[in-house]
Amino acid sequence: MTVCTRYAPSPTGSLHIGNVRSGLFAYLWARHNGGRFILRIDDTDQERSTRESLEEIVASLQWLGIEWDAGPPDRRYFQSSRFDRYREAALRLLREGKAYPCYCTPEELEAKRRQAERERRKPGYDGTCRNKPFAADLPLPDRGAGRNYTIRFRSPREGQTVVEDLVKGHSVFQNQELDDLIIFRSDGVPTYNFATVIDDADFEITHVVRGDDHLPNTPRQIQIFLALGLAPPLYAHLPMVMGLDGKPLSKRHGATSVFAYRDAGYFPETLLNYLARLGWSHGDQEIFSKAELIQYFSFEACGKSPGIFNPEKLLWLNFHYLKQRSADQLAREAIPFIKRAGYQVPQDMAWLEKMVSTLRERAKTLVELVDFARFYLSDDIAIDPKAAAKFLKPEIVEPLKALVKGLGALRENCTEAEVQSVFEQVLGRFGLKLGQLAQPVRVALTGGTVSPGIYEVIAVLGRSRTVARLERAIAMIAQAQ
RNA sequence: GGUCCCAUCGUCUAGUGGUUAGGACACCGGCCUCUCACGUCGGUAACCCGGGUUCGAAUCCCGGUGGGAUCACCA
Repeated sequence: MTVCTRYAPSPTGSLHIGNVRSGLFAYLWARHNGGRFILRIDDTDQERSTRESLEEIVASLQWLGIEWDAGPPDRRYFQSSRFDRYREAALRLLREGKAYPCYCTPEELEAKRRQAERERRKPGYDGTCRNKPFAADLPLPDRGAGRNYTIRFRSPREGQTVVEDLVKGHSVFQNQELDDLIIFRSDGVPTYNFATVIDDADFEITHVVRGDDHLPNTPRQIQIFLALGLAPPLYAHLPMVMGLDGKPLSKRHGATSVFAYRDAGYFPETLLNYLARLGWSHGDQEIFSKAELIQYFSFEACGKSPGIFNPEKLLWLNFHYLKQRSADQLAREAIPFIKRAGYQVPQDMAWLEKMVSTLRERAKTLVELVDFARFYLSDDIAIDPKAAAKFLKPEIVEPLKALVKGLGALRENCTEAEVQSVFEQVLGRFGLKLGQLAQPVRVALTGGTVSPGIYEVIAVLGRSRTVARLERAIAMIAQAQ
């Protein structure tokens, strides 16, 4: 049987980074085995499902490069279009006595739960309706039509259910611990645990890969498979992702959606690599291409304990991919960020490439890169007063003037080597060390004391912008006199 | 509270009975240097506790402790 995995998010919010990791692992396992990967939309909860959320899920996965063999826009992979199928399966269970109607109201159930809690008993369903007789041709509930009851699965009371999990190993559940869960709500909508079983069976899912928060559901789902006369799939429950404080990752921890990271200037390779490496390893290797991930992935190499999401390591990884990028790719990727920062986008791609090349080793994200690039992208630079006080002093005026003269004689698109030789002449003439001249020039050109190498900066800026800024600095010093 | 899962540096992890317990991020220091970085070299730092099993346990077993998940007409 060919391997088939699925990722089944519900479109009720942003695509969360901890959640997408389960999808990634399911994807990797399918690809590793040359199998199929299905994207299924768990939208039985019509109230909370939104179109925006669905679009974000699709766009996030596409951006990450997690491509599906079946799924949206094909409606067959939306639970909301499969209700007939769920009804048919539930009816069958009802006819066979493997499910039964429950007339307890939500209020009654809630009261019983509270009562059980007070008496320190377990809060599960007590089986009030389990043995009440019901009509052989009882239809499914439909509150609107006056059929105000739910359908519960008749879970076996004896024996035990064993989950052989590919990552967690062997877990045994006593069947008496499993209460009779609702498979159809009184509004005629199937519940998650039921719909998911029918789908996994119909789509011939061989491996259910998901977060370990689903582990307690697994024995119940296995029992439904069995009641339907179907063989359950294999399971792989991945530990969850926590925030720095050890609590499950949530909005409280700041950025958690895939889009948030994309917009913060991270690369898809970074996220893929980081997420894979969180809870999975291949010896001492840290950097993995998607192809390597697919090649090496196995559940055996997955950790069993929850992992803490470490933004600093993510940043380091992004830096790695940023440094490694070709100048032209980086230039292209920077454009939307330049636009968003409010700068005019330079039309000269060769120039843009030169620019990003000088920034490549000091920016960790695209956002940072554009941030650093402000003195390239705008002539409206603010000179930091502290830097000016320290470096733009009267004694540097003459060397700066000499520099203006020397640089002014160069071509507009001067090279670093040409700039360097002008600097050396001036340095020699005034008996200065490079640092004594470079820092004032840096302040004049960039407004601050931190920038790429001064020759690089000048080569990118070009002759006239450089000369103009130097002259402005000279004038500033004169004015301060 | 019941049930289930988990436990190696601060963090991600390697390790499957015998290792000076390895790597990565972060941190600290040296070198490089026109600033900041990059790079490079080095350093600090871990087997949760207690019992077994064994000639020998990070590794196997049991118990404790701690963390997590779950117990909906949500998914």
